[in-house]
Amino acid sequence: MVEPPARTRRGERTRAALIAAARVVFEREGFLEARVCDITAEAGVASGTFYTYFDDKAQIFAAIVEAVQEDMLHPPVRERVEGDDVAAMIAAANREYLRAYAENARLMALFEQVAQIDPEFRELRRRRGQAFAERNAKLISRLQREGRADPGVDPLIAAHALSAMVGRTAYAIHVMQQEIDREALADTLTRLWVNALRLDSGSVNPAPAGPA
Amino acid sequence: MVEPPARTRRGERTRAALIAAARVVFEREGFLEARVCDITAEAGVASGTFYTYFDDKAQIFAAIVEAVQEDMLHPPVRERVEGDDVAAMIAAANREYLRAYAENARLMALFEQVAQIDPEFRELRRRRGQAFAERNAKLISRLQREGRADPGVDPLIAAHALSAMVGRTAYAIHVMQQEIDREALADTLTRLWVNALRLDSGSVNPAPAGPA
Amino acid sequence: MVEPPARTRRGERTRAALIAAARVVFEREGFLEARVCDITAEAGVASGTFYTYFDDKAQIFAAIVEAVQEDMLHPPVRERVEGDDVAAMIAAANREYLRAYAENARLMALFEQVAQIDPEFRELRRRRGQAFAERNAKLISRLQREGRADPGVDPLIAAHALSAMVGRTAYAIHVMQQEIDREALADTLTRLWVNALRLDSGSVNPAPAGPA
Amino acid sequence: MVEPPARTRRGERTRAALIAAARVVFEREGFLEARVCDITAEAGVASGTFYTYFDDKAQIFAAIVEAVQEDMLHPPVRERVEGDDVAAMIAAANREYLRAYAENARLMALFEQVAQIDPEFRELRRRRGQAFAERNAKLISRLQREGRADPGVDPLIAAHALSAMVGRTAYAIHVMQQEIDREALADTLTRLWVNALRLDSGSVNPAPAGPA
DNA sequence: TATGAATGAGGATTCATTCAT
DNA sequence: GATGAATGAATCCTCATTCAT
Repeated sequence: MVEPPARTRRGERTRAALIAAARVVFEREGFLEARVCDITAEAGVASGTFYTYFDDKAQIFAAIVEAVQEDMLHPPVRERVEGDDVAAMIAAANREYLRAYAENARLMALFEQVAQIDPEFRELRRRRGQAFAERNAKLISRLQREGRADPGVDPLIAAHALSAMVGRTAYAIHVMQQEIDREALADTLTRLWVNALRLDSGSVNPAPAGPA
Repeated sequence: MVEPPARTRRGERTRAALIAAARVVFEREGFLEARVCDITAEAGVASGTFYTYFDDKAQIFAAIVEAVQEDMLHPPVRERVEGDDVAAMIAAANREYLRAYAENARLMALFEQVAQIDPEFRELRRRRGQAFAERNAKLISRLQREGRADPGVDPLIAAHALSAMVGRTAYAIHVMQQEIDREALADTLTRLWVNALRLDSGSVNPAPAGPA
Repeated sequence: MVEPPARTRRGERTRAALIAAARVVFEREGFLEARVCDITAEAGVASGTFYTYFDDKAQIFAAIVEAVQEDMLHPPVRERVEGDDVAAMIAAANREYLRAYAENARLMALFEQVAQIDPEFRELRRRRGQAFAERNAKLISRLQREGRADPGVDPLIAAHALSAMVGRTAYAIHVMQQEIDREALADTLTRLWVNALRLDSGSVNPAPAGPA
Repeated sequence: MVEPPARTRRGERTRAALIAAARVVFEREGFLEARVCDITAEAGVASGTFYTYFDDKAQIFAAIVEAVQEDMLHPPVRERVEGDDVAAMIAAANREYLRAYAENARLMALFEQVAQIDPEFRELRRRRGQAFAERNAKLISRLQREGRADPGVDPLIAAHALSAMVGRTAYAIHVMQQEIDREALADTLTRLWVNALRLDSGSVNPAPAGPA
């Protein structure tokens, strides 16, 4: 039973309060430890009120995911890369991703956790990863056809692998708090990526080219 | 409290039966769903017997991890790489890793899950990753000093990132069942790795070989 | 954690029903034998309801103690002793005490039992006894200064000892069912008390009465 | 099933070890908390061995009681009171009792506890108290007939009450650790006792009698 | 006799969810 | 819509006791 979109203004407010409270509680307690009554307590409503809007913990979690996705999929454009400088594009994408990750680290950890716990969320995430990889695989394919990327790598696998590299490293740094210089992170990830595909790296770290 | 080593042969048998049963149950039900009584039922012993050997679910899981680690850390030597051919070494390591992963896919998924659920296991895994990365970082440093690897990457970050790439891709393939040609997997991962460090073919960073 | 005062009338009723049921069950089964589910069954509520109001058996027992204390500390005034006739005062106090004891014999036995089982209740009882003895010790001291009580007894020890005498004898009679004529009990206890302090009849320590 | 008296020398040793261990464990943990396996562990035998000698915790406790009673009922004679000086007799008895109590305080607390828990022990103790009181009642009766004790007290009640006074005060002092000067204790208890019966107190605390 | 592994009954407790007010 | 008391299913875990070795 999906909740009917709240009809009244009061209902809308209550629903929003529950979502906000749920995010607080989930980030504080983790998905498993969080109890419905923690959420209602945090929201300042009676426990029964929860069920006016959601069927269970998973459903309110989905609502949070949806809200955040809205944010993370349409980030305010912060960098614009001109032309066809792939390396710069990758660098920009990585910087943007790592910034967003850092800002939402607790939530990202939560996504990881829930994906491990709830098969529905696992599938959701798998599909997102797949879609993303397919887009990137197309890019890689084109670059290979244009002779600008190593033709020896399988585009889809490479797309998955490089996404995994960035995503998992971000996870390790922020969530598992591996001690790593965060300054160097974006640069090195980008360089690894560019190298991995044998893109012309000239523009990322301009070689000490030309004569002095 | 760690379980005292069983003193009799019978006890040893029962303990082993419990561990085997636990593995079956965990793989079938997942860590969260598994109940202690599922394990004892599977092992064919009374429920109380469990507590003769383990304090709780987490502890028997740790025993499983330990047993598997024994297996995965001392794999039968399958490939031997001669000399200082780093690319071949990496290729061999990747092949070996992916093979082991494939053989223990369900268990590896379980490890991921439990690491998400139990902070102690999370920490355990973090430390293992850290140790592994540090070893690889040393290798990368050496190669950089020898002019055989891209000096532009941070060794420790690269080590983490490349491990993450391989580990997470293996996870995606086997556990999340991304549809990817498993044949091409090892080759592409190795190539990405080698490229990422600019190790290959002597052309990028020509070994300080022959005369100038 | 102390239970929050029930907020609704219904809650108040349920809580009271649980306390009443607990008293019945405790008196019937004893503290150790009583199970939480006996109490809820007696109260006619679901087992989980217990935990809405109490953390455990000990806490509901404390609530009973409190309720009874309310009763025993503010007894309806039955006897009023005029002036400074200490012997009459003691007699009245003893009669009142023994009457209350008889009326709550089962519960008093329960208090003894729980004090033996739960350190918190033991301490509670110890403190009550100490406070009571200190009050009586002051009285005895005064009487000694006035030459109306044997100066050879230590006031505090005597206060403890005489309380113990009355309290323990009441216990023996009612709880352990020693076969003793209950009529004579109050008289003899009072006489022992008065004698013990040499208060009586003015003959032992003649009040500083008439002219020398 | 009562244990057959152990037949072999080894058996006798094991049984004694169990009793000694039980006393240690009971004093350390209390009767309720003590587990059979604690006792066997303390005795250094296997848990099953317990049942070769005892049916359960209560039975080994009974064995301890028996052993101690042996000690406390036939104390080495430390004071001998000549003639018919009742007050001196009482003083000696009290001193002896308090000394024994102090020496076995933990065990006495245990007896109290178990009497509250196990009806059989409660009855046992009741009977002992009754027998003791009856003996004392006879003494009091005789003294009354001889005009040496207050005829206004009921002999049996007084016997119970005065025993209760001494016993319970000892309990309070040693077990509940009321803060009381232990030096004054025996003197005051004896004086209260003597006073209570209006015995001639001359010999206990010699009155500053006759002219100098 | 001694061992110690195995047994399994038994009760506490949590918390998602319902529903009368 | 909101409330919050009531529900009760579902597992965990202990430990006295047995019995094969």
